[in-house]
Amino acid sequence: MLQLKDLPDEKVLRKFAERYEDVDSRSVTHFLNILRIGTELTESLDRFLATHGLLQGRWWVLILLMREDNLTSTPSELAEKAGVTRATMSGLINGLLRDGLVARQDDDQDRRSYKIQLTAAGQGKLDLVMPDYYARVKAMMNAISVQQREDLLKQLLILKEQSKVFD
Amino acid sequence: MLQLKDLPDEKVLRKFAERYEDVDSRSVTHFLNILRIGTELTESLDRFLATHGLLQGRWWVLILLMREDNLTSTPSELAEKAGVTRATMSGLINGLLRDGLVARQDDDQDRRSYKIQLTAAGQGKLDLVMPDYYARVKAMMNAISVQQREDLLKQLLILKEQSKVFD
DNA sequence: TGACAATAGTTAGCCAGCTAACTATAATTA
DNA sequence: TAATTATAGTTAGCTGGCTAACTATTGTCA
Repeated sequence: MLQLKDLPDEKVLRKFAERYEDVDSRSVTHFLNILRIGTELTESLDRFLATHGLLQGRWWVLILLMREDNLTSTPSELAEKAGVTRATMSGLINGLLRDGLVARQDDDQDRRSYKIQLTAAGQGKLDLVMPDYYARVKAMMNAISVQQREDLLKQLLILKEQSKVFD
Repeated sequence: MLQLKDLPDEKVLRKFAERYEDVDSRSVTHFLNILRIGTELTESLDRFLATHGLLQGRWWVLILLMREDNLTSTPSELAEKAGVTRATMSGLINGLLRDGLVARQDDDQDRRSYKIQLTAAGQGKLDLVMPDYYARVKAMMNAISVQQREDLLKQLLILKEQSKVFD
């Protein structure tokens, strides 16, 4: 992602403002900083998950499976719930199968399809990761009050709504 | 990224809370929502750039080149300023070379290295994209006041600082 | 000077996203 | 029932991140 370490200096700002007249450099700076911090928060989570040998995509699949009563779902359902394409889910499932965190069971009702089930190893991985994850999220979010968090989210939601100006 | 369309229902929350005792579900929800909105804002920008045949990585390289007095830099410098590895910059540069947006000039002082220069086509692409980009960012950010934006950034920065709890 | 260390860039292979094209199977409908 | 359409999953090839290992060249210093 964009590296805001390298903020434009005066000379650069003038150069861009000359060429592109209507630059509101304050709004651009705000926008880029918001994007950057969002990315950094995601990267923090990724680094944490990596210490447990997981990455966001696979971790989320395990969580989706744990939500199910029988710890079981299908690739299509998982793709839909994770918000990725079926092609991407194919790759995620393959990785998890290789690591033994999920198992595959053929569906004898529908031979196009199959079921994916969280294995004991997969559940064990979550049992290691999740308490740690919850504790850290709690510690992090407690840095600001609940009221402040809700204000923060409110403003972010407004921006998200407005982001349709990019369409 | 995580799909918060699929927020856990009551039953699921109870299941997770039973297994993992110390869950502060409010802070988790807040955290995930912040991550999600950050991702969505980035995706908005990506979709906008895509309409101009660009993606974030390549667009940023063009901007970095335009910042330079002679519109010229080296792969290493660009990698450093863009905050990616030299390997990644190799790929970005190859794409831009293929599209004719940058050109390559051998360095006769140092035969390991070469210079990358923004071409007229590259500058032309920026001249199309940037005014549009600036106008949209301005429209978007004007949805909330400058004061609110600065409060927002302040809170986000606190969270970013705190995100070291994940290390 | 000659060996070693540092630097510039590339390549291979991994992750994870995408689209488009494909196979196999199921479901619908003429 | 037979043909068509829809669905489930995979594959290939693109983007753009990464690390690790590699080549080529330059710089240093014994």
